[in-house]
Amino acid sequence: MPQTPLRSATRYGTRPTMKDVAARAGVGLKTVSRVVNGEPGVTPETERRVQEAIDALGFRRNDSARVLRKGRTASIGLVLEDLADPFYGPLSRSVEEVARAHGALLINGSSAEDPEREQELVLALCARRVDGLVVIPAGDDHRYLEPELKAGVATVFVDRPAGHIDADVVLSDNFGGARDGVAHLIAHGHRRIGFIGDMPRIHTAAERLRGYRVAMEDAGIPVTDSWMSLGVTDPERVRRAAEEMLTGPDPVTAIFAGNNRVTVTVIRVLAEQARRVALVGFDDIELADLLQPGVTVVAQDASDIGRTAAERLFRQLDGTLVTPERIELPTRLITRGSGEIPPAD
Amino acid sequence: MPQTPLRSATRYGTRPTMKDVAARAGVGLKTVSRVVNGEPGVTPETERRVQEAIDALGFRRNDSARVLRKGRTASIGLVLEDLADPFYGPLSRSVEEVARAHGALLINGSSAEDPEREQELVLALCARRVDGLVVIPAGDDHRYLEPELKAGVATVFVDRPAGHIDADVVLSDNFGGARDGVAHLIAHGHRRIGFIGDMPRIHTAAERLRGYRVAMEDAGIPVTDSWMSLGVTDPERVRRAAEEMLTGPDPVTAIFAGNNRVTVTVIRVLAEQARRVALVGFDDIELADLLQPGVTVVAQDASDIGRTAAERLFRQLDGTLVTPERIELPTRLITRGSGEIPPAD
DNA sequence: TAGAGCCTGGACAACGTTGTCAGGCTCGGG
DNA sequence: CCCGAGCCTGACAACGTTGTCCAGGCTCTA
Repeated sequence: MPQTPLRSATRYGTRPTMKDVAARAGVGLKTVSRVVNGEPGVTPETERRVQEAIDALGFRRNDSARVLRKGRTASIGLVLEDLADPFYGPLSRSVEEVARAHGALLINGSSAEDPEREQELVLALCARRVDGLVVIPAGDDHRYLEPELKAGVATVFVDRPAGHIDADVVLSDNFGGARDGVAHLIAHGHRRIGFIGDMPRIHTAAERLRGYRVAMEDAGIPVTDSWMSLGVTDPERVRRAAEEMLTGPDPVTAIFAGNNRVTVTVIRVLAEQARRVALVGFDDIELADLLQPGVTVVAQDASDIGRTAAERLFRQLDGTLVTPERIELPTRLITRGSGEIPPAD
Repeated sequence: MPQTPLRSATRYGTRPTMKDVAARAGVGLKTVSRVVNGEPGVTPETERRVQEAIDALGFRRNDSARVLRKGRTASIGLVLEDLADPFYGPLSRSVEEVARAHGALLINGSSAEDPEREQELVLALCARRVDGLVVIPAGDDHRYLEPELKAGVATVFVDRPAGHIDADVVLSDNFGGARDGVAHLIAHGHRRIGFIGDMPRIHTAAERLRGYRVAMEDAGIPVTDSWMSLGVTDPERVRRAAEEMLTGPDPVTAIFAGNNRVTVTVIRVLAEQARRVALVGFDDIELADLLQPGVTVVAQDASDIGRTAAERLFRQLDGTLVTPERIELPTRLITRGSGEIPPAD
């Protein structure tokens, strides 16, 4: 039984190749390649014929083959915690903009704060031969990236430093920001200040906690364990933690919230309280100025962080950059009311 | 002059291949392939040797080559308007989750509401041979996708239907939602109701405007041009539009805001007003319940939309789905206070 | 003990593109 | 009239992987 040819430009599910275009235009394969890539050395007449064939067949260059040949994919990977988090949207967008300016596409992945999933994602991106990686680490050991780095995959860590490898990192001054935020509360007369944050194994959480401790220490205020809640992140537990601090034996008059999700929940809790409790949150939140009172926050600029990281990435690819560096971007205290409430003792 | 070999597994900037691994393990190329892909037919002892070589060399399969061979990339593309917009973060995330469940990666791109950029992005994704596309259209003519569809690229449009081609589309009931929202205001006694929305060339904007018109018509209320502001999107112009409606010769007592960005700006304007003006917004906004008054909105579920679209995409790839359909997801009116303010005449 | 059948491993081509190189053509100058 | 230079064009190999197919060695059965 004679087999029908497996490929034919019109068959559903297959695509025309340069060979098909060449056949139709009556030219050689390489000539098509030249036209597609705008290389010089093709007569206008030939070019027209080729272009016609391209349009007629709906040809689209296969970049997989191109990548295989050229070695560069013109794409970079971004691994973050959760794209749905309002902090990462703008960050991702600014990375994308920089990538676009360099003609690269962006592949996104959410690790959901799971180290295993982070590694899985990063390695999948490497298998696709992304030119570079921007990683917001979930895990704290990144030795698995060593072969990739050696192979020349540009890599920038964001928000938290890499574990056990030497790599670029761009982050906010979490320590300084938290310290200043807490100091702000102290300056307004507070001494019993609560801290609600994420697990200290997360670098940002640890740094912010350190900022809290140092600010308290600098003011000569001894800290009680019952003022600190670490590792809670889901709304229910944050709520309970906040309520305990507010009603315990040594109730706080102010709360420092370690990240935007905590802040939102604390706002809800405070709205239900009879007495007025001061609040400063890490990370800005939308509409914070429209709430009553406005929410005082330590803001980090997600777009700026993303842009800085992506630009470093492409400078690594240029060869302009070689030595890994740690870049710390300043935070900004935005006073809107909630942080200026005096203690109600 | 004898040329030094260009490749060698240890040279910086190159990566070991299966050939290198095979050489080191003393086996054939295909055996390495089998081990890497977990195919049967390899003795445990051979497998161990190969695995050892893989680890020693830091080998990582080159998926470009794999794709070239297999035809499927296990990646899908998502083209949206702006990843920084809080509506698209969750949408993107839910698409990613579905993709992950099918072993696929997600490539993201923002069109910035520019049809040309949309096309550019979509074609770049097609050149990379994504298996499928989820597109939130910026333009209104998608005939450029015909060759891709014919070639079997699964495609689902989201939020707005495709132009001039027959394709799946998943969207909210923009018309019904807006109509119900406006009817809600009417039910609370309003007759002079303003509408601020995007350009009507955008499908969602047009549908929401239609909902507004029909609700007014159903209530027998003639609409004045000065109550409608179309095509404004930047905060400055929204602000001016709102102020004009409120202070004009025939001032409105309520405003229907056509999308989340408009809503936010209108909230700011209303906060400055002496008299109380009712507001219903399309799209939910974070912390809407904590504002004074709480913001009544017509909510659409971004995650649900994303999930539905992505699931359809993979069912297209399965072959389970063939006929393009239009899927309209219901919206939900969430009353929180701002929409229940009576008219102040 | 021979033959059939199974299991393991490897040689080879193919995927679609681009870099290299050489051939053919035209044109101008000697 | 011939030759070299310069321009277009196309044949061919290579990128790294996987599918196909076959060889060789083994076990099992008649």
